[in-house]
Amino acid sequence: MSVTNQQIAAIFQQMADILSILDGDHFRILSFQKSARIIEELVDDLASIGPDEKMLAGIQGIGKGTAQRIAEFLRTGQIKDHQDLLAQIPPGLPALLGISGMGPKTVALLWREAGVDSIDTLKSKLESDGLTGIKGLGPKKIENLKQSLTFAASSETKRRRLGDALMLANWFLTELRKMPGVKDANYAGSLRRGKETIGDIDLLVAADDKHAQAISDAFVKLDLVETILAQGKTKSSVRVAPTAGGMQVDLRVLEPESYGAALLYFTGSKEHNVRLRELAIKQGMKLNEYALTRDDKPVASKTETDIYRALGLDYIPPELREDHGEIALATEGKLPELVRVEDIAAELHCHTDASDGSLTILEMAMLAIERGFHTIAITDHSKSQTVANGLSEERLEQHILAVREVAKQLKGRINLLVGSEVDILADGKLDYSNSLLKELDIVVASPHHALNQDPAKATKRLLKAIENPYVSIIGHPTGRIINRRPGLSPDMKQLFHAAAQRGVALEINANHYRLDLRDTHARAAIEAGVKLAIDTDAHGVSDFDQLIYGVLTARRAGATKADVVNCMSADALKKWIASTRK
DNA sequence: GCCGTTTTCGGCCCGACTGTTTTCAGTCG
Repeated sequence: MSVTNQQIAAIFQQMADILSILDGDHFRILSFQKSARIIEELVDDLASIGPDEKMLAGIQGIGKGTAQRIAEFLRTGQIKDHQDLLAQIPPGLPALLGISGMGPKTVALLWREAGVDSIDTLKSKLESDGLTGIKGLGPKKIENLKQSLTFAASSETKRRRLGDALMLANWFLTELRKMPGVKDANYAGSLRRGKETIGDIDLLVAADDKHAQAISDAFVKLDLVETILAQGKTKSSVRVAPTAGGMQVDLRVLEPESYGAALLYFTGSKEHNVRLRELAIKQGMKLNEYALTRDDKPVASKTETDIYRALGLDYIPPELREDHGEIALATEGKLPELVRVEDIAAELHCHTDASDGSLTILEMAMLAIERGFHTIAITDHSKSQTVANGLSEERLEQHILAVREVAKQLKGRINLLVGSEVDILADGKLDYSNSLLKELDIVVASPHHALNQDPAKATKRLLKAIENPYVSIIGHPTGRIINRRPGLSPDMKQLFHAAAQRGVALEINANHYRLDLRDTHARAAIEAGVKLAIDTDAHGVSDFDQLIYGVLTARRAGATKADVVNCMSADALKKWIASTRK
């Protein structure tokens, strides 16, 4: 039996859910939730660590109790405390917590007073008016529950991809900035932290108090708004039309004086905020969304930098605010200088109309020149990718000549490399022979099919590709598509070790459907000494704009310029590519 | 349940909005 971290995390989350319905100790519930989060974000496979309680308890945030329970699960396949909790409630009850407006107290109330034990019984009770007359449950609450259920059934509850959320947020910001009295406007939340998926969009506006009501009123009347979920003077919540993605968008209006404190607060993460507030308390201060104060007198509030400084910290970029050790680094002045979009000077993975792209070789090169890049590598698909019009050996030979010809025309305005995104076949062999790969300037090797093979096979497959003497970059190493398919789950530690040894770079594919490597894997890769490549995998004109998503992911991983091969000078890049080909 | 540069015990972040209440609990972020 192979156990995934996700499965174990789900058990701790469920223990937290059941405890909350049973009105258990609040901090114990928080602790289970925290354990679930830590386990889910862990790069190491718990199953491969094994039931070693000392090792497990060494993980930050995992204590003795949780370590014991994980070990118990690894040994026996279940956890007694979990089974005991399950026995105390109907199995369909925890799912009710997923409905907006249903917290643990309401779930417990409906269960005890009306026999609601699942989403289905809740549905039928609502339809037959079986919930009227329950104390604490008025007609408005019942109406809201009906609406929440309709929404939950419409499958619009999934977290949205980063790119979709960013576009929507920018639309709202443009509208808000036009409104009278708006001095500043930003998005906050997980979007500002650059997470790969976004639950809902948090918007902040700086405006004097006298304008707040008018701004909130105008916000809920904007074109894309379909439903108003809440509306106050300084805080409003809406849902946009399904055609615009159906996301929830929250707006907070704040005095300019409090804007930095609010930005800090609403950017989160929650865990980062808790740490900051603890730090404030230790120093005799208090932090909330309005200000950092001492004895109720403001110490700092206008900018985030002011507040961090007053706490004795360097400014922490939003992408690092996940309580992954960034506060300790900021205390010591050791935060990494994160890579920026403007540091990227080369595109090493893109497609032309020779395979499944829409632009010619020349058009692609011109786009890269416009961006100020010194190098672009043309990497069309290999022959197995028949659906993507992958190049046969003969066509690749011609393609090489065609790229060289365009390079001549460009007269050194950019280094135009000819390469291939060669398929890593299911057994780890590449889709072209080594003698053909040798003719290319650069080889990106990527998995495209057999993406649900078992982890051991996937590990072998990718290790074999890394060992190929002509491969410089492993493209989208897992092949996952966000919200659609999980992709391969190889032993990442082994891949990182091999890639670091051989000097091969692993890609962060910047396409917001992929973001592969994901943030946590990229972080572990850097720690293992692996170089990253941030590439857009461009197929058309607008795809270069996806670079930001790849850079955000790299920043979440703590990547600096030195970690990313696309940031090298033209000469250094040339040397690096040569060093990977032996 | 977790944790320790005041602590191995006693803390553990904070506020807005809603709905159902006569002063506050629940939910959410």
